[in-house]
Amino acid sequence: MTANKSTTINDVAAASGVSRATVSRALSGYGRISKETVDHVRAVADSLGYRPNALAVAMRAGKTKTIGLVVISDFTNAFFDRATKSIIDRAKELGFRVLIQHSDEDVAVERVAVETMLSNQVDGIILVPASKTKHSHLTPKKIGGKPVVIIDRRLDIPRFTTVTTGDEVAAEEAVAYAAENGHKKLGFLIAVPGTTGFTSEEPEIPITSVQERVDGFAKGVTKAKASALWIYSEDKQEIAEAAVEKLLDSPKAPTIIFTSNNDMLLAVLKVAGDRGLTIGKELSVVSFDDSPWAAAMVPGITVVARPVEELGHIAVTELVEAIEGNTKPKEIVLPANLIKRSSVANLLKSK
Amino acid sequence: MTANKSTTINDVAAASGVSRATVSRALSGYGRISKETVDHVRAVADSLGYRPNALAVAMRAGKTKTIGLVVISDFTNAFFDRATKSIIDRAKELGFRVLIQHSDEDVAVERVAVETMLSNQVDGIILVPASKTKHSHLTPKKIGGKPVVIIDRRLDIPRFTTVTTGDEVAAEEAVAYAAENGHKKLGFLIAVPGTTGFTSEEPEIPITSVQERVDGFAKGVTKAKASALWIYSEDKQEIAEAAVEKLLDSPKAPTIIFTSNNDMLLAVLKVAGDRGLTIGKELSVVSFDDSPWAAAMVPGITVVARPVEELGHIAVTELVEAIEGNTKPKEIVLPANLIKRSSVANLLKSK
DNA sequence: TTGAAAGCGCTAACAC
DNA sequence: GTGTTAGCGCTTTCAA
Repeated sequence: MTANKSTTINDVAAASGVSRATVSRALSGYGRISKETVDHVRAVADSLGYRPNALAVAMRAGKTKTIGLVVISDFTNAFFDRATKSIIDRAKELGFRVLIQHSDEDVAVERVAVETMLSNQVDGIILVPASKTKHSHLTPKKIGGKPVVIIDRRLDIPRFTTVTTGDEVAAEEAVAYAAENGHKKLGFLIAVPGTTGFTSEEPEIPITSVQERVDGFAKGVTKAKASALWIYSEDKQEIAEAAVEKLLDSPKAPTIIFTSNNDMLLAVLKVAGDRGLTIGKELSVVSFDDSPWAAAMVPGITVVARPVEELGHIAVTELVEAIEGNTKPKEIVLPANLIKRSSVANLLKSK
Repeated sequence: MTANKSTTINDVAAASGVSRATVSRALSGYGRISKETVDHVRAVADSLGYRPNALAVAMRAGKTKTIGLVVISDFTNAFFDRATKSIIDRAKELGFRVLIQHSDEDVAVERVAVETMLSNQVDGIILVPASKTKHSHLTPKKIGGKPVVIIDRRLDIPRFTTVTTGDEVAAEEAVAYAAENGHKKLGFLIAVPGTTGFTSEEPEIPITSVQERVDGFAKGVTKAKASALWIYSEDKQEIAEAAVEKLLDSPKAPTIIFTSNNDMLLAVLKVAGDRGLTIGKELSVVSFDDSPWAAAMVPGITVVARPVEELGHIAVTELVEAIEGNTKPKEIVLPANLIKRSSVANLLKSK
């Protein structure tokens, strides 16, 4: 329990009978210094259990080798948990630590999170912005000129490097696939942060990736000359389930429901289960974002899979590049692709 | 692009015509200082966008208000993602930040992670240890007397406060429940880190919570006078699937399979799906750890649910208490409970 | 009520 | 090849 203060460079210097500067040189291996001194100092440092104080180093160097990650919601989300992991892993490869905060899709929280990051002197920030329009906390002055990489969605200004996925095209493809299977009445259950309850009137969608999915879906529907029902829901299980009920009770009830994320998918599965509708037979479903359970379930869920790990990897790489050199903002779009499993019934064959 | 160095207390002092000391007093609100000076300095600080350098504060204060969290594997795990979130949330409430590293169930990685934490001067550490026996990196000297809270599992030494769940009892209960439903041939698919491939010989189990599940299961089987097959697998989808195949092809093939975590559950679902076995009918399953998808699936999966959020909450509370005062190590065990859904067939009724 | 100065642990320019 | 010294940004005695 002797909470001995950790050993500092001074202790090592004293114990090895040289100056602090020499210790520093020996340990960091720079400057002119005799091999014997190096060996001696290192031995002493080891025996003392010396560990450099990263704070002091950072303070001296003016950089922390730390990346701030501000992610919406939590790790319960099948997309962000994987993104977070890949970001941490890639950061580690490049010698960076990651400080994580989540914004819960709330701009006010995001603002504080960014503040916290900056006050902790992160070298750069990776951000999943809660809103495409509300970014007054991201002016160059506010962020002290620190590099920022935006992922998953876009801001309505092109100031930062952005890494997103081609969801519009993928959504359109997914609809085409549904049409090929004979689906003429489609539904789309869309989680929209900021919405209360659910509605079929299109609300403000503050997230560009969601907007893209909606747009791609709409295009696909038009091309396929199909009919469609849109329903925008709060991202909450019970609400989403009620929304699904409404969808299924509608006179133009869809034979297939698209869901904008995994939470919404779960709502569909739940309601279908309660009603005794077999997925892939009486009701079809396609979701955005793959997950281990969507793949392992029976039936396997057809999804628009996005290259999450790659996205995280690239985001870190770009950010570190921006931290270390000077780079221009880029727009990087990775392809999303449809993984066909068994959750879409073939209506043509069965008739 | 003008990467202006962020404004320091010196800038504020200069701009408001007072000394650094006065600025510090005004901003932190301590000591004797006139109200006007306070207002003036605050106004200037605001207009300059001054933000205290957390590094410098931490260095001066000798504490960082940061907790280090070393978690195994990643956030893909239904247990650790929720634990992580609850830890971050609770830490925030108490004014602490969280630095996260994962060990991938590898003691060597864990060791480095702890080093990193300490070199970043975290005030305390929450750890999910990869091994109950290998903790030479956790001696009081090595961790500089910093408080550590162990979660989810135990070490074989009682040095630290530990927050776990009562898995043995819960496992036994779960078996009893299976027996009540007429299951006489049980299987248990257990993920064991460090194992390669799969085996039915009990290997060294370095994780106490897993050991408890195995023990509880065994007790339950004995009590129920049932027969059982154990299979220990690498925590890898394909391997686990092969293990399930083996289990099902055995002459004493179980009617119900217990799985030690969600990944293993997925393997069972996959194989069952491939073989056309309906869960909750031809094959029953019970898993450890609840998840949104296990609840929403059809059939709903019967699980031993552990109070994850509570566990995280308590771990942080205990750690912060230890950081701020001096507390003695405690052993906290939270109850796990069986959530009955539809994945366990009633063999008595159907006959 | 305010300012001057020291020092947290570290590194690097500059002496010797 | 090694030591001295200054200073990163901050808070807090101690003096005034």
